[in-house]
Amino acid sequence: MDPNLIPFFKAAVSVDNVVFGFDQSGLKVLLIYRGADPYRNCWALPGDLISLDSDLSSSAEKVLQDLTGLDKVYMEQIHTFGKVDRHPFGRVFTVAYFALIKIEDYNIHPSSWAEEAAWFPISEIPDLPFDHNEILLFAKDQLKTKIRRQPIGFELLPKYFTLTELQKLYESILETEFDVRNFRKKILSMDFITDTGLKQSSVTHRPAKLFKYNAKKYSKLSSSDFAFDL
Amino acid sequence: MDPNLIPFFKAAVSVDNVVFGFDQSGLKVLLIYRGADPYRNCWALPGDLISLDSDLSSSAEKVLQDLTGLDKVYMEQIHTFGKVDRHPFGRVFTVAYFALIKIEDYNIHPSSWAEEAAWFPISEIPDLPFDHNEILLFAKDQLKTKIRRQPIGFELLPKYFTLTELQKLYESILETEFDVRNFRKKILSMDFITDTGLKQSSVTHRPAKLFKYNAKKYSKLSSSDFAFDL
DNA sequence: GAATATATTGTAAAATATACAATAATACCA
DNA sequence: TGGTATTATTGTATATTTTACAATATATTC
Repeated sequence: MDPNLIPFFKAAVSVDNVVFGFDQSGLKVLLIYRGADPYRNCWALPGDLISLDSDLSSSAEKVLQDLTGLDKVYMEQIHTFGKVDRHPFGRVFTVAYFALIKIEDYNIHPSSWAEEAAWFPISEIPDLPFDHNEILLFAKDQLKTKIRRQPIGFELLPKYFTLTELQKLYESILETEFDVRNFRKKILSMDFITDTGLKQSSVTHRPAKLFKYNAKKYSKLSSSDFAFDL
Repeated sequence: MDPNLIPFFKAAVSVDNVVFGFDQSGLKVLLIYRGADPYRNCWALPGDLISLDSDLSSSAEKVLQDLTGLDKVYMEQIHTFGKVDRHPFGRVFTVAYFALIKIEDYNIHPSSWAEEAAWFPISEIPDLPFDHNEILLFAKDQLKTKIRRQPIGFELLPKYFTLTELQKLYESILETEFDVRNFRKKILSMDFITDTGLKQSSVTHRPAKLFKYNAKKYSKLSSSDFAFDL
């Protein structure tokens, strides 16, 4: 099909990914050190212009894969940002995604023009180029809203996890604290997790039971008929 | 700034609006009859390609204004759709918005290449061109999710409304029914609406009290610290 | 085996949600 | 004018959920 059938203004389109990770020290965001203009030598969200031969969602995965080596991660579209002057080189619309990954399961391999990649604690994010700070704020808010309604937090935890880890995860994202007993009662009363019978090892105190997430049951639900409601 | 500094693929970008309205017969969506290719002579969502001289959100307002005459309506971005072949004339990314309007307050004036504009009951939407049916589905789901958490339903009602109207609105959007007494208790226990002291007139039965929405209190809240929770 | 460190568990009270039906206010009509 | 039709308004008892709160258990280390 002749692309010139659209006699109209055209713009570049990019994808920016807000990749969240979690470990004992709390919630983290993955940034890359830019080795390309504009904003060369700055930490920024892993994002790039996209080509026109794949669907938007595939492009998002490809951008993340190219810059960080991350593959097959949980991704969700957040919002599209399109201020006229958000990119110094011209009109670029950017579609923001958030991604949730299990830090332990992946090795980050910065490549393409990403010179480095590093996890930054959510509370220590530097000034970022473009409108990336705004995008990050949006992503945090979205994650906060979403995690209260849908069981997506498990994407941030290892396959087997303790209830304490799960609680800390919710507490860092929601920026609040829960009572240990009430949290456990509530989580267990939903059907989301199962006791594996296994226990933590190599800890210097009473080992905790290991749980896993029951993924299967919760596919195919429309977002509006969910009520995780933590 | 020289736009050629971006040596990259470019695409057209459009906006598609899912405009919701509500009256005694239920929830409705505004469609226009296309007087331009592609899909000339079809009912479709009011959407159009955008130019590069305004911010994305302004473009969304402008598209709606140009096609329907609607101005200053509540709009919110939903999602961006970017399948390779979603537009027969080439690569077009479309950013979908939903809009909520008070049907009575506006006259729709189809213009530009929109030959007609009409309200379609949500349950009687025809087959739409492009990926508009998918967009509409997305919008319905988003509205459903959102209205349970944030007091946006009032954008669909006249300035003064009865509790029965409010209940019908929630029932149509959420596709459920509420007990009259419990619904009223719950709504009134939140601080969202005030009894104006006025009553319905010209009805052939006991006139209902008229309420209005307390808009001011609920600005500036981040979406994550809301709990409307109907 | 004592000290240290974290994991695990139950119960009572308060708040919220649910189920359910009788009475009130207006217009219309005989 | 009184009866009928139609929708609006309101309360209470019960079930469920949420909250507040602390003692005991299980492992390691010294």
